[in-house]
Amino acid sequence: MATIYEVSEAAGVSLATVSRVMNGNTKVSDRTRKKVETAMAELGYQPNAIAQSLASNRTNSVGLLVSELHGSYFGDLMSTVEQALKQYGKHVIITAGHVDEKREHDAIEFLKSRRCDALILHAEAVSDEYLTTLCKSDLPVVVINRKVDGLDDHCFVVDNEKGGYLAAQAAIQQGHKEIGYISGPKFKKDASDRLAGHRRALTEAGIEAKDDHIFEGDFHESSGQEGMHYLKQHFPDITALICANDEMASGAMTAAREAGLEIPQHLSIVGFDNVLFSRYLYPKLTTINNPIQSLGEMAARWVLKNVYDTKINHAIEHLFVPEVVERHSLSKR
Amino acid sequence: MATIYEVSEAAGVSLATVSRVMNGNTKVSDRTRKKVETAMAELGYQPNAIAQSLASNRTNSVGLLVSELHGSYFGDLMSTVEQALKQYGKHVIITAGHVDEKREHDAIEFLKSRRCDALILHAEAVSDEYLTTLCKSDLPVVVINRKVDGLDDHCFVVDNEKGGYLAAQAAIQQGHKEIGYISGPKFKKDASDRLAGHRRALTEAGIEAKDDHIFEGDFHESSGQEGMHYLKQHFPDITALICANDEMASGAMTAAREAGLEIPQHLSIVGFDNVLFSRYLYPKLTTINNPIQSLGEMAARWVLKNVYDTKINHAIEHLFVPEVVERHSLSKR
DNA sequence: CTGTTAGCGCCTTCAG
DNA sequence: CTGAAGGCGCTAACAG
Repeated sequence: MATIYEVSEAAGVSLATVSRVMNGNTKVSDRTRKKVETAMAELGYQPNAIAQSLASNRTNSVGLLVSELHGSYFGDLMSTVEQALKQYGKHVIITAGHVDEKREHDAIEFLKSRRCDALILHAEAVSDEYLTTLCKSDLPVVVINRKVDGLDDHCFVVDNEKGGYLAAQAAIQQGHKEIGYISGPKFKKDASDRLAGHRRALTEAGIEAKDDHIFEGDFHESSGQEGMHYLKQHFPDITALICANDEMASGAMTAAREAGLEIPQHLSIVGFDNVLFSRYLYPKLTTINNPIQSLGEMAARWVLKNVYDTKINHAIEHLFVPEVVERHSLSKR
Repeated sequence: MATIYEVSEAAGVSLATVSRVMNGNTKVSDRTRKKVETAMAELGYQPNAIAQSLASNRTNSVGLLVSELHGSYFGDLMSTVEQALKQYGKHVIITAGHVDEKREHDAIEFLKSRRCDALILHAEAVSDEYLTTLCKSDLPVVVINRKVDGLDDHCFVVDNEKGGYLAAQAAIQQGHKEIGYISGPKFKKDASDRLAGHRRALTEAGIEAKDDHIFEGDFHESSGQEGMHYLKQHFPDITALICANDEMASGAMTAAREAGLEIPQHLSIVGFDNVLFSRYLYPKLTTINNPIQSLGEMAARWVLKNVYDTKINHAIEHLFVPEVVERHSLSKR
């Protein structure tokens, strides 16, 4: 690995000059620039990013914390953030927190230790206080899909309550009155918000929101199956089932079919998130669009603008409103 | 951000001693260790990984190149590799090459510039020569899902030819004789290997492998639909359709259903990869397991063993054999 | 426009 | 067991 020093020798200039042609901030005469460039090419020189970072206190990389590295939801998020930043020569360092307080904490500390220029966090397990402290430090931090009081400027969220409302409203508009609901873990903010919206829609429509029509799942496919079994057994009158995410909706569809129910003829199903595979399902899943990509893009823009002083002429929005994606799993009662 | 120097002052010891308690290589008396540790705690000291890397010439991070950051295939790969390495305190730096020669090349250069201790590459677009040169350099490199002549020790591959063979064989065993095939882009090695296996199975079974029963797709869902349309229109006698990956199988299923064909009653379909969503499809997709997770885990182990001298008592395998995953989209003719 | 000179924060011999 | 000192490869004033 050639170093900057060897390049300077080969080019017959000082080490600082080489640095200058690399960074292009300062003016360098064309002749010396040429000399340096050919020297670099001959040696196959490649700057050592580590050393650059140490000296400049700038790593040109932003840390991204997600819950998992797999799954379409996070895949879309990572992909969007990476694309947005790469355009400006910035890189992403991705870590997974696995929705575990310690692991999320460790992951964030790791990103800090790597001296990322900024952090984009999809943190689910870590406390509000921790996030608040973090945001107050010198390190620029933004939070995705979680609203922390007092940190509004750093949070990018979707209106989950509204999403829950829209899903229920869609079912109600199709004439459904007996509506089941499979929620996510209630301690999760997004899960409880979606459920709150669901309840509000029912109430506004004059439908009693029965607690026992609500099954608490865990956002995984299997709990969708469990929820379906439970609800069908106890409340066979249910004509529409709303699931707090697409994975559970998929599980519910499978369970329903196994129980001999046709979708949507016998039972309508609505999901949430609109992940990629929701249109692979049969019938194609009617769901609520969760604009995670927009969140990711916004977060990336925020960083570009506030950390890297990139001129971006898009406004930065913090609240995103979900929409109904009409497909084939919801029909008239 | 406290530095090691401040810690040494607070603890009343030398800077070298602090370094020693951090790394734990050398013996340090219990008393001084305690002093240092409390000093570190009080200052909230966090080592600067960048500086550590520069000084030690070791980053404790391995670079991972994938084609995309989204999609279940790469999600599974990233996830597995990360888990395997994290167990030993190593980190992953992920980059995406987007199946584009320049972008893959840039991504690899980026990983090199970040001074990763090793590289795990799922490189599709870059040339064999480039990979060979890379492997010959000091930087440890392994290649996933691609066999490069002369680099066998660095390659972790699945026997795609065998997989293609198995898929065809499965259909043949169910009595199918008119078999359509939607391949991946033929310039891709894995795609052509799968097709070669397909042909061999047909030949061995005494079935003529008709070229016009083969539609060249691009591994995306939409080309599965196109392929289905094409084959159905020109060869309505086909009773089984084999697709070179699950995405295209999904597209084919949709198209088949829109054309009024029931699966598997009217048409059997077999996929390849066994990605997560293949069991979400309806009917659940019969497919060929592509042990990408095993590849990832093996690659990670190779790195742990050869780069980090971790004692791992599993043998390291380089060739993985796919298997048929029987589900519900293939039935007797 | 270019060279000189301090560091960036840490690891690692080498003495003691 | 501990301290002193040099250096990892590069950037960023400061002179010239």
